[in-house]
Amino acid sequence: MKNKIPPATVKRLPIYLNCLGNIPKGKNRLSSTKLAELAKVNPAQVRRDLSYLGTLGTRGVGYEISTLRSQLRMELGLGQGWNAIIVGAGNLGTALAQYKGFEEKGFVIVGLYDTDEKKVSSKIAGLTVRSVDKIKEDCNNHPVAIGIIATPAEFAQETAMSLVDAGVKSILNFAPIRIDNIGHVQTRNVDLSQELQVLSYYLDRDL
Amino acid sequence: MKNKIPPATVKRLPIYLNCLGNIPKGKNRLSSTKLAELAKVNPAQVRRDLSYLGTLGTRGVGYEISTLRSQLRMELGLGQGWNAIIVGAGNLGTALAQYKGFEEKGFVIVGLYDTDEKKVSSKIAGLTVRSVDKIKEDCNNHPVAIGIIATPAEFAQETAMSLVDAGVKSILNFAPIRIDNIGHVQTRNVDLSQELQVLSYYLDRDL
DNA sequence: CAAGATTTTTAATTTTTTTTTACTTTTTCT
DNA sequence: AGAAAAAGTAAAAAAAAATTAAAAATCTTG
Repeated sequence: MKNKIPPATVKRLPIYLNCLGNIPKGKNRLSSTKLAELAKVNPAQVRRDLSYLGTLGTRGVGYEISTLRSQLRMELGLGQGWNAIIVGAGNLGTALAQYKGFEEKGFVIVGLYDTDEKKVSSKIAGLTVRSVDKIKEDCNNHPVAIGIIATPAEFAQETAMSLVDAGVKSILNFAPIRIDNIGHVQTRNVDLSQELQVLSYYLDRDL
Repeated sequence: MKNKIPPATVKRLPIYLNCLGNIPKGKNRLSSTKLAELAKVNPAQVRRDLSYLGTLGTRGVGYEISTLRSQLRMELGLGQGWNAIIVGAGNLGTALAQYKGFEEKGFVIVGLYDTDEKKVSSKIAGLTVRSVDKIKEDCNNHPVAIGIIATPAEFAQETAMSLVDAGVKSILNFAPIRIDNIGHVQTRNVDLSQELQVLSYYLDRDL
């Protein structure tokens, strides 16, 4: 039953979900046209995209916001509260640990690791920083789905290796170096400068 | 002359560049076949991709590694040098100020601003934090292309306004709230949890 | 209640993008 | 000169994505 959804659609789902968050509480219904407007895409696209998730709308009426939200969350696998650990307790790691967006979307940060002995045992964002040596041990005790890399570039690759070794299911890399999938572990690279590069493209062309 | 390059190709350029880094120093020439092997793609694909950047190879010979490397870097905009300022000197702002990726890609952070009097005048990542009141004045003295918002969500909108007022050409917003284009100022929103959500989709499907 | 308006669903079509194939040109080597 | 190696490129094929349009369901109004 669970058909695969085109990657282009998967990329838009979080956008739709985000748009739903910005709707005033009074409203409880929404048409594809309105959602399209918020998400800045074509209404037909919205309907096509959502129809991949099943029949969630009501013809002649629209989509019920709460249902749509929970369907999107379910489809994105956000219902289950994925565990994540962050490696690197520098500013980026700290910023991520405190980032409200994660918690909101159902990701629970359960650990924060660093190599620096001075940081280990200190408290950041409600978490006690632990030594990176403890990652495997901790993950054995409490399996972790997602490893987030927030280390300097030069340690990213080895961190990825040890995350895989510790048994995480997937990796999100914020370090400015590309990390490819390792075995069966999905890896996604977030390049914070990517959007800047897009801006620069337009700056360069004066658009 | 500057033709647009297909996104699929652009995505492979950093991979090629990366492969070049792994070649022993003795070598100074490389064939598409060899590069294809390293990058794990089809040789014809390599030639097609590289041909978008112009005529960089020599028929019957191959590509000169150093030329290829510098062409790739140029195409990827790694050497352009855009000025940017960051508003918000919290963990995220600090992390961004220190982020090596920006520098590497040719973005120079020239200012860091905050409202907090306790932070103003302190040094972070080699920059002296200044009061947000000074943004306009500073930008008048030294024009700035890009304003980066790293404030809490509730201050993001007003920050955007003052950046526009100060004359920045475009805005990159990291605060977890959507900011639309203001007049002619291009705005781009970065949602740090977006990639995590995509990851979670695939986790859910065990792929 | 019937007619018309609205809105989702879905199949079909069109468009766009990406990849591959096949051919041409250039250079080097024997 | 002839063969081999290699880039460049046009065009075909394939894949992916977006759009259109028609069908079905619901709501509203007279």
